[in-house]
Order: sequence, then C-alpha cells, then structure tokens
Amino acid sequence: MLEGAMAQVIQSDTAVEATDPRILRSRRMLMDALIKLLNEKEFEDISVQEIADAATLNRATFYLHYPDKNALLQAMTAARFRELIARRGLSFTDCDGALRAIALGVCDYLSETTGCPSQLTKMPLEGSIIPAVEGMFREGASKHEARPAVDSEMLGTAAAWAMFGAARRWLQTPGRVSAEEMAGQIEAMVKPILMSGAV
Amino acid sequence: MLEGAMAQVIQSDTAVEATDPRILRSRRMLMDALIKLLNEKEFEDISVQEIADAATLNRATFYLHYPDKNALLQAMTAARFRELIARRGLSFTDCDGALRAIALGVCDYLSETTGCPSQLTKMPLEGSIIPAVEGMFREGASKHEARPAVDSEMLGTAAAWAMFGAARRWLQTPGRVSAEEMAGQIEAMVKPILMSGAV
DNA sequence: TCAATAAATCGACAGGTGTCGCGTAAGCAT
DNA sequence: ATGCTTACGCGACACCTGTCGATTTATTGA
Repeated sequence: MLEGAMAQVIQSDTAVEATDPRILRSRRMLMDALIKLLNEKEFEDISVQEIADAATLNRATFYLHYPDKNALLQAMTAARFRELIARRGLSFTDCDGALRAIALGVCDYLSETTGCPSQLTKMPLEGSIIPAVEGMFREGASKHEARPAVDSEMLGTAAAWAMFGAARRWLQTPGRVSAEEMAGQIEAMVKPILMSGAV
Repeated sequence: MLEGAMAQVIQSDTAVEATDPRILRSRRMLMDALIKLLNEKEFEDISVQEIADAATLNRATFYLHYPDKNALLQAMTAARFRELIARRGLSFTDCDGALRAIALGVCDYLSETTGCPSQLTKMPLEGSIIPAVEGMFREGASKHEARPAVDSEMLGTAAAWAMFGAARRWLQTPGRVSAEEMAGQIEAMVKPILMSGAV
C-alpha cells in the first residue's frame, strides 16, 4: 500500500512539482541523454549506465529520480505528448473537432517518436499516452454535465484504448494512409463509444 | 529481419506444434512452475532461476524454449485464454451473443488470473490477450463477407483494445459490478465500433 | 537393436541491475 | 554570511541476465 503510493509519487514526479534547480537540471539532462541515445539504437539496447554517462551524471543519481529506464521513457513520453497537444490549442468547445484533434495528436506523436529506426511501438508508451488521452476525455465529459448510462470514466477509458490501439496498428502498417485520414477514421470509430453513454 | 522471424517462431511455439515429449514436458513444467510462483509473489519479483528451480529444470533449458520470462507469461496467458474461450463453445452464428461472450471471457480471464494477490494487470498480458481477441473479431468478420468502409482489420483492433482497456479498468475498480453486467456494458460500447464499418 | 539426431545438464562468462553507506558540495532559510 | 537540508558523486555489493561450449541423456527411424 505505502510502497505503491511512493512509487506513484516518484513516477508522476509532478506531485510536488519539484522546484530545486538541481533536480530539474538532472531530469532534463537524463531526458536529453535518452533522446540522443534513441537516435542511435533501440531502447532495449540502452543501459542505465549509458544514459547516465550521456547525461554526465552518476548512475546512482539516475535511480534517485526514476526506478528504472522504463519510468524515464514513460515520463518523457507523457511530457512530450502533453506538450504536443497543448501546442495545438485544442479547444474543447466543439466536441467533434476535439476528438479528431486528439486522434491526430496520437498519430503524429507515435510517428514522430518512433520515426524511422524502431519498428515497433513498445509497451511502455501505452502507460503514458493512454492515461493522457483518458484525461482529455474526462475534461471533455465534464463540459457535458453528463448523465452517464454506463460511466463516463469507463467510456473514456474504452475510447482511449481504442484510439491508441488503432493508431498503433496504423503506424505498423507498411503502406499506410496519411495521419489526417487516419484521424478521420479513428474519429468515426471512437465517436460512437462516447455517444453510447447517452441514456 | 531473420532474427525477428526466429523470435516469432520461438514465441508462438505452435509453428511446428512440437511433438517431442521432452519439449512438451519441459514447457508444461515451466508453465506449472510459473503458475505456482505467481501465487506466492509478483511476476517482477520472480527470476528465471526460480522458475527453472521450481520446474526442476536447468536455467539454460528455460532459454531453450523462451527468450525471457515475459515470453513464458505471454505464451501461458494466450494458451489459457484461448482454452477458456474454447471451453465455452462460443458459436459465431449470432453476432451479438458472440460479442458479449468474448467480453465476458476477457473479464473472467482477467479476474481469474490476477485474482487476489497482484493488484495491477500488467502489460505483458496485453500482448497475449489483445491479439487473441483480434483474431476472434477477424473470424467473425469473415462470416459477414463485409464491405468495409474503413478496414475490418482496423475495426477489430480498435474493438479489441477498447474491450481490453474497459475490462482492465473494471478489474481495478474497488466496488465493481459483476462480470456479467460489465460484459453487457462492454458490448454496448464496442458494438458501435464494429458497426461503423458498414458503408 | 543400434546409430543418428536433438534435448537437457553443467559450469562459466561478461555484462547489467538496483541498492547501500559515506563523503562532498550546492541550494535555501533565518 | 552561516548553518541546515538535500542532491550528487563514488565505490562496492549481491544478484540477475543471456549466451556459450562441452558433455550426458532421451527419442526416433532405419
């Protein structure tokens, strides 16, 4: 119970928002180091020692911030995805536009981060993107003062997983269509889920 | 390219179906050993050495069958899930019944395997259950001689992810409803996805 | 039955992982 | 400026991982 809570605090990092400049600097350097290494080799082939070296930090310092390299990747992914979405404005005033924009964001982010080298979108990503998308749906649902037949949280979860799964498959398809077109298809598939909450 | 194909062969195991009694015996013992250990501790806290010891096999023998412990868990999960579904008949004659049955299967399987001890449904499971569910949707779609507006494969993927994500969330909910009721909710959420393929 | 084939065992290896205690130095508050 | 707090560096630890070559044991087909 307690351990779980602690791990959560460490992983989410934004719990106390961390103001100490040394902490901010270390985490920034670790993320930059990982980004640099990801351009050279696969994530699985990167050791914590390499990340620490590239960040000019001690390996022990790494573990002071993240329990393992997956946690670093996850934190990085979540931050970059949120930033990408935020940069695009994404007003929740009209729902249809927002849904399509989120879908496009997921597609763009996946193709951006897994660009040419790594062929398969790995699991750690799911732990960071899906919760972020769920959060957006939650925010969107709150504007609706919904009367959920099922449970708006559950709808958001199902929609987020469907969206991510579809985007993931799209990315792995050889002769894939454009991200914009895929976003349209995803919108068509996912919208009915969110609608099914209406009594 | 070649390495990937090899790994696939090793992981899927059912490629040549493996008739050698020594192989069957070893894999059975490894799976039984893992099941036994999972009742005592978390998957992450189990080492390959422990699995091999519990199976009264040499550690090197383990690597003769699976590239790592995740592969073993995945193979085990996929086999047990397929078996659970198969045991329930699950005729694809009427679509609505099948969809609900699959949803119930996922819920039951998750609650069965992650019973009391481990609190969170871990990622390796996704790699085994989701593809299995996708396969069922693929089979179901083939009976429909569909004229897909989007792409029936993509619809199946989105539906499988939505279903798994919802079931996963349900499992983690403290005061959760019955598996049967949840299966009904999942059916309601997912059906529109599969329908959205119609022109 | 016997030889060919292939699985299982054994010991050992070069790495990687996560954690510790202890000392140094950077940041912060009074 | 001064002392308290805390991040960081350092070295070392026990353990786990994935792989190898050499040997023994079981299975299968002729």
